[in-house]
Order: sequence, then structure tokens, then C-alpha cells
Amino acid sequence: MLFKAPRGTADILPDEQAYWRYIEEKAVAVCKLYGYQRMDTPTFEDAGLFARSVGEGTDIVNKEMYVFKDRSDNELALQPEGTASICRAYLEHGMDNLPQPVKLYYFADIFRYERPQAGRYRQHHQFGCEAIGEASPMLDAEVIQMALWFFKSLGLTQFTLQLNSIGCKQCRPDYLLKLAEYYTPLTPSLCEDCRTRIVKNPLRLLDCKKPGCQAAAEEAPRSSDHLCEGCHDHFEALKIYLEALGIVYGVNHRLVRGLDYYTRTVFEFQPLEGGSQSALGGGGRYDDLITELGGKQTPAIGFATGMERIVLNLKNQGIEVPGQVKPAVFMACMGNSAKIEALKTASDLREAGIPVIVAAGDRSLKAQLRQANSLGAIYAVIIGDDEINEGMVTLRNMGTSEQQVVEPEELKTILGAQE
RNA sequence: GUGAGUGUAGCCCAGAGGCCUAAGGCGCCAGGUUGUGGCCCUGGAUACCGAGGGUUCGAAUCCCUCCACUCACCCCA
Repeated sequence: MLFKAPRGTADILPDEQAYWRYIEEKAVAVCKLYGYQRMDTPTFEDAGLFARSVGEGTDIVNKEMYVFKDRSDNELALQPEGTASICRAYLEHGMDNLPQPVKLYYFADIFRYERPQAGRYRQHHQFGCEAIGEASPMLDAEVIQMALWFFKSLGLTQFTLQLNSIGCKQCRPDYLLKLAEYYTPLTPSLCEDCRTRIVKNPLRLLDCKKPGCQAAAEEAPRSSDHLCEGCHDHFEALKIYLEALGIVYGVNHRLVRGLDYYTRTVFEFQPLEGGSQSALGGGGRYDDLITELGGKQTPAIGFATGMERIVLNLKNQGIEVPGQVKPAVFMACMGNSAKIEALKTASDLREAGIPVIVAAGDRSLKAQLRQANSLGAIYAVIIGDDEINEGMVTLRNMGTSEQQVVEPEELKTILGAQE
């Protein structure tokens, strides 16, 4: 074989498509219910956009981003996440002049140079939503509910909602200081990585999976205990709203996310079982991101889910999705004049909105009907010399094996009535 | 980036130094009716045994390198 799909990419074959269409359909329906509008952005952007938004120090930007120069030496990157592009477009098109908040959704191809494994690819697909221009925790609650609604409409139930607040630029520095203070004396018990994290990125200390570090993280100061008044009130209000909506959540003090732009609310949906730490989706508030990209202070919140992971979970939970529609009519023909007649008849039927598959080639009638059967056709129309001579066609019901000879003109009405 | 496992036809796989000019099942193609499917029967095509190198009289089977896949770490969707 000369070529294979690049590592970490996958072809989505016809047999898989039903899952994807199903997910898209449910996603669009939920967005409609909550008043979100679709927006599509480029697959690649100025690399600086991601460095600035996702963060220079993050793994995503540091070691996972596909960066390249085009022929004019522009430094570009395949998008490693969806939010940055949406915010860029929001600013670029003056959407801050629209009634706020602006609610947008997208389906995007996401690229990260990672080592592929279950539910993890170098190119994957996300469905995401962003609500830009409103700070109220009501919106946080609504976004979370919307995500849940989406999962529920898909039939997914085996997952938990984890919630945390990581503060804002006012209270977070103090908290990080507290974390560093707490961790410094424990340095000997920490893993290599965590020792550097104390200085570089103390938040990340919390989600280290190494046993020694886990123990330390248990007792570590909690971000939610060190929120400023504004963040505290926001978080408390959100919890009240969630409870009012009957949404079950767990506060996970160690939930921090790998993108620097998050402020206050962060959340993640974790499957109860299956594979590694394959989050179904997640999101959070990013009140400073628009400013970071050159806009005025604009609070916002969003969430995103991985399509591949949803497919994985649908399969794991044995959820059936609507399958491929069977062709209504298979047209078999024998002989040259029959071929012409078949093409014309098929054309007429399609004109009448009836799906038709025509057997092209010179296979035996037996072979043609075999194919009709394996395609699951409901009817077969047979045209051969006999039919041509009489100016008729044979209509065979593949379910009952009943046949009748009819005029070509009648097909439309007979078959149309079956729909 | 790290670690473990795997790599035989479109798919699932047997095969553990010569009997492999590689088996079986699914699928595909053809035939069993002179113009008729699904079941059944018969026949057929499709594999330079992941790639390259080595050991050997002899390798799909042993060794090395590389590549890919899978799983896990990491990180996240």
C-alpha cells in the first residue's frame, strides 16, 4: 500500500456515519432550543492567536500544536481548540455591537500532536458552544444544562458532572501563592514534574496522578476556599441555580483545566467507566480572553465535546442510532435496449422523489437481484426483452416475492403510494 | 516525550524453523434454471505473511532496525 491515513487520523467510513449524523442532529436541535447560532471559522489561524489565548506555557501550545509556515512565511497553526477562533471572529466582525450575550456554536476539526490512543487522535472533531458578553452565573447554569440536555438527548447517562471555580485574576495569584507555600515543604515527596510545577504552574499540581502527589493534593488548599468576594458569590449563585434545575454535580477541588484562559467556573463531564481519563466534554468561563485578544472587557463562557468520544460512549452504552435508509427501488435490466429504458425509468422515478439504484453493467439477473437483496431494496424493477417488447416493466416486491407487470407510467403512482 | 503489547487476503483469524507453492470463517465473484434474490450446495479471485537487513542448506515462524497499530502514562475532547 502506497499511502495510509496519517497517524492519529481516521476515516469515518459509511458504516460509522450514522453515529455522526445522529450526534450532529441532536447538537443542532439543542442549539436551536437554547438560541445558539452556527458559526464556522477557518481550520487554521495565526499561530499567535492560540499562544495568546490558550497560553504560552500550556502543553497544547508548547508541544501539541501543529505550527507551520505558508509560502509567504506567515506562521500559522491548525486549530488546537475552538474557542480562540470564535473569539477572534467575534471581535473581527464587531459582534460586540450585537445584543449581548452573543450565542454561537460550531463543529470544528481540532488538531493536536499527541500520541494516539483510545478516544484520542491527532485530528478530532468537536462540537462546541460559546456565550459571549454576559457575566451572570445564570448563563453558567444554562450552558451546563444545555450540555447535559445534549447528552441526554443522545441517550447518554453514564457520566458525572464535575464542577469547580478557579477564581479570577484578582484572587488567583493569592491562591497560587498559598498553593506554592503549601507544596514547598512537601517537595521531597513530589514527582519530578510537580517539583517544577511549584514554580511554573502550581494549579497543575492538583491534577497530578502520581500517588505521592495525589496524597499531597488531597490536603492542599482549595481554590474555592480562596475566592474573592465576586468569585465566591458567583460560584454560590451557580450552585443554587444548578440545584434549582435539579442538576446533580460534584465539586472537584482538583479540577483545573489545561487552558490558561479559564476563570471562575470550570466543569467537565466524565464517563463513569471506560478507558483512560477521556472526558466527554468540558468548559468554563473565560472572562478575560476577549480582552487578551484586544477587545474590551467581555465576560464569556463556553463548552465543547469531542465527537469521537461521544461515538465511543454511544457504542459502550449500546445506544442504537437511526441507521441508513434502505433504497426504495433497485432497477435490474438485461439487454441494450433495456439499459436505455432503465436509465429513463429511473430518472422519471427520481423526478417523483423516489430513490432508485440502477444496476449498471452486464451481470445476470440472478446477480442483479442478489445485489438488490443485499442492499435491502424494497422493490426491484426488472426490464428485459420481454418487457421491452410489450412496453411494460416487471415490478417485484422483494419482501413478498410478488410480481406484477405494469406500465412504466404506473410505477410512480404505485411506488409513490408506498412512501 | 515514556512504557507495554501487537502487525498473515477487504474483515476476523490458524500457523510457533523445513510437510506453507500459507489453512478456515465472513465478505466478494461465478455457477447449481431456459430471465429472478434471501437458505443451501459447488467453484473461483484476493496474502510478495508490516518494511528493510541478518542468522540458516532452509524463515510467516529466530535476531536486529525501522514503521504502523493498540493500550497505558502525560494531557485533554
